[in-house]
Amino acid sequence: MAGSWREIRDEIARRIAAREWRAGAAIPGEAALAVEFGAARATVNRALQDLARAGLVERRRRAGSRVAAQPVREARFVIPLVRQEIEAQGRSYGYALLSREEIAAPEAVRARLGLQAGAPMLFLRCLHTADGAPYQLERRWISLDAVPEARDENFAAAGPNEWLVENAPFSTATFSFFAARAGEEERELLGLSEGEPVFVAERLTHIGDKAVTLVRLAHPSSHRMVTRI
Amino acid sequence: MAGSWREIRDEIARRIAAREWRAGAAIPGEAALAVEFGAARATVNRALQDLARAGLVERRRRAGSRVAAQPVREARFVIPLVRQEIEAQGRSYGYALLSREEIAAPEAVRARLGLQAGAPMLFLRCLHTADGAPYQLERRWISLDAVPEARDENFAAAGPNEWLVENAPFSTATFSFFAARAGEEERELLGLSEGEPVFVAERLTHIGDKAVTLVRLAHPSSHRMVTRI
DNA sequence: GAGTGGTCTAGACCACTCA
DNA sequence: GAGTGGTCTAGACCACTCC
Repeated sequence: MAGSWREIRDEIARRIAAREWRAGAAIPGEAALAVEFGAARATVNRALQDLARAGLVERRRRAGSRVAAQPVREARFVIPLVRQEIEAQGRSYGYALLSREEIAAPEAVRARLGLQAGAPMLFLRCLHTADGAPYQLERRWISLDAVPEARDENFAAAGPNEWLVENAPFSTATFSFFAARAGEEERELLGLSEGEPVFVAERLTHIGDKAVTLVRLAHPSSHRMVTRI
Repeated sequence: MAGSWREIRDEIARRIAAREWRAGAAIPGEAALAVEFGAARATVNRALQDLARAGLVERRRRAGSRVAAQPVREARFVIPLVRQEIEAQGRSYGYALLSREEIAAPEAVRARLGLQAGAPMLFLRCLHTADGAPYQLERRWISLDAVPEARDENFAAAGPNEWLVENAPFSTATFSFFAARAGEEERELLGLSEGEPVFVAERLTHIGDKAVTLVRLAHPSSHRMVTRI
């Protein structure tokens, strides 16, 4: 009889886990569940929407809800600022700007950002450290068409990411994670030996349909990206 | 006055992006927004909850809602079955079981699953291919205490993951992604040359507080894990 | 104590999709 | 056409937190 949507959600999840409701099978309609749980339909609706978001059930108008045949579970990663990521581990964060240049972007970068040839860009190289040890090497391109104010920033004291989140909120971002051989620069700056890989996170950010920034974040192979669902 | 919660959400997101409402600043209360948008408070509530989930606003009772000072954006990754992942790319999926053994787990594995010494486990090695090319090497440990039915499965025709999602629904999973040097077995089976890294996804799965399975999925370094937010 | 968000209800209408 | 989920409303009460 408990009428909280979380309790209803958990009870339905329990029935699915206990296989009282089999994979692919239909679930009673919202109206029927509302009667069973002694709740309003809107409450049952909320519970089911949450389960659908989690991938446990599939819902279609007219067809009703079913237990997902092959639950597409999804993992959620929080994308914190490096500073927060490091300080959350109780380590001390350090930042160094290695270089700052205003130059025409290489063709590959220009194309990925969808910019005209010769579009003005800012190129930054930064090193982020944890307890003094190299943690992340950042190579960043910023479109000065999209964020002209970046021209007046020297980024000496704080990383471009912290400045960007406050000064150029983005609407969409594309993340890409992969493993790569460490390049010479990465070996040197991250203190890696020959043949060691790096874990790379790339992020391409847009505001509306205007590209703002492309960044490549390289970590030593001891880095772990972890999440729980 | 458009009364859809998505429209209200998008309008609020626009004001934040346009910096009409500054980072850290307070947002009008739900009641006020409901009047402004000509909607019910529940509708505004839904819009704001969605923005809070996305990390754009922070909400606290009594204190009200504010624009997040440092938006903690989160990325969501869908964790599909390998088969679906490959077929979604329009490529043809192939599977081969390389080995299947029922043995005592090595200490490192046993400890991570929190099992007693000598607990019975199943160890599988599988290769997943896309258009005939090696795509993923799977090394999997299954706790036979948690899933005794796995003893009767030979896993010759389909991978253990497909069998497990249908036969051992899990409650929680911990994912871990990192880059590693390819081991000899990985080089050979994934067709890599000396010094090439692999992209590794590890997953540890529990049902309740009982460990079910630990799996290490290694991809060639050409693999990209991509997501959009 | 008081103000804000969190949630529930009952009812209604709509949108989509299947037969 | 009809049945199901999607959403909105108006009103209410509760829970939490700040003063």
